[in-house]
Amino acid sequence: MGIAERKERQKAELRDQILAAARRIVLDEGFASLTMRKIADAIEYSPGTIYLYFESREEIALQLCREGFSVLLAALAPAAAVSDPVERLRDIGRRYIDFAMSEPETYRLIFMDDPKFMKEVFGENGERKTDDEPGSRAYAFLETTVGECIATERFRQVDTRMAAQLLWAAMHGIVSLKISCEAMMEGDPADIGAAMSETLLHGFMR
Amino acid sequence: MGIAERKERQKAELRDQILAAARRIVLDEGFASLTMRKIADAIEYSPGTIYLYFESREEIALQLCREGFSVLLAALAPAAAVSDPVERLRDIGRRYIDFAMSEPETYRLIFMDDPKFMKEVFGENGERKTDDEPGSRAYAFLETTVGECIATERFRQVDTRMAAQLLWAAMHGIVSLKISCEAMMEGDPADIGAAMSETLLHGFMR
DNA sequence: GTCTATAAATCGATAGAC
DNA sequence: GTCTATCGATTTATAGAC
Repeated sequence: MGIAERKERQKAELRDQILAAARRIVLDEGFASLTMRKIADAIEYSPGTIYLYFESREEIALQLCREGFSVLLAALAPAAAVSDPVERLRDIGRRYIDFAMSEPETYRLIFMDDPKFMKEVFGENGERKTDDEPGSRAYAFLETTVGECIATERFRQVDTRMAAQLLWAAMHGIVSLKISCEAMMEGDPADIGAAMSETLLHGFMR
Repeated sequence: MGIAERKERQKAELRDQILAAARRIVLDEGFASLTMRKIADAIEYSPGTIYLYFESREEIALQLCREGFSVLLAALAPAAAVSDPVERLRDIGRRYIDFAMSEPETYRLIFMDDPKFMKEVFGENGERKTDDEPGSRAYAFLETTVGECIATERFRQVDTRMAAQLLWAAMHGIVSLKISCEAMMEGDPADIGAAMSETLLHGFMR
């Protein structure tokens, strides 16, 4: 509650403004269009000022990725309320596709652009980041649900990790093709996602 | 076989050299690193010369996409020798993943970078390019095989187009995550692809 | 803390000499 | 047809005045 604290607060505020502006630009025009100058224009500061809050453009991009994963995790979270694990898997799929199609450029930044960002946020070479990271938690949520499905014995004896990977990859395939290659995915991604869920679930079941 | 023809030939040769150099660069460093200067260095001509053979960098990228699709089509083609349609689907999946993982940067250029390229080569908004385009032919090959599977009555009565889309999207999901997000796909993409094929096929079957 | 000004390094594409 | 030279625009990032 002193002067130092106020300064802290103000500093954090401008940092947030910078991130918000950057998010807006990525959302609207994609990551390739994210430049320090555009951010500076948006927040009505000079470009140089941004460097007092972020070391580089890359650090901003990294932070956007982290936040993107948080938003994804938050988007998936309500599925936890679905008690039946198989039904919950369907719900997760729906929510995943919803998220991707509502923020395609954020999705692209995280999952389709430079592998560097993903590595930093999710981990690499099998050794993932701490389980606290939103990315790890989102994946863990999926894997746990798959485990529950297997435990109910409605699924065949499939490998939990493999099954979770297949589900994630399949959903990712739909939205990423829809994003970068629209002509190849005909129809509403929600419908395609539903069909994918049904087919995979049917494939996993006894 | 006159002087004019020799000039034609030589012109085509340098054009091919330019494309070959560009392909090499994309293969090694990715599309973002493809610059006119790098191409010029590689072919040992000045940057300006390239513009006598190609209108712009974009035209070169477009041509690389077209060739990429041709390579993909050629990679899938041997699967036609497999008589059993279900087994042929498995083979197509294997070959698709082989192609993507052997030329990840080409794959990225076609399927994961700028949607513009894909549009130009594959078509957009449902209305696809002429059926002669390698992209269309690759997709048609898959769809035809799916149709044959349904005709054998070993598949449930699923929509042919939808089933083909699911298969493509699922395989694309695996390789594209492996390319831009390696930590999320643990294990050999060939193994994951095999598991995906089995699960989807099982899901499609009665 | 913020700004102005600018460095330093790209890049795509072009003009004009030869 | 090719090269040299360069335009013009862009970028990230920094230096120094205030």
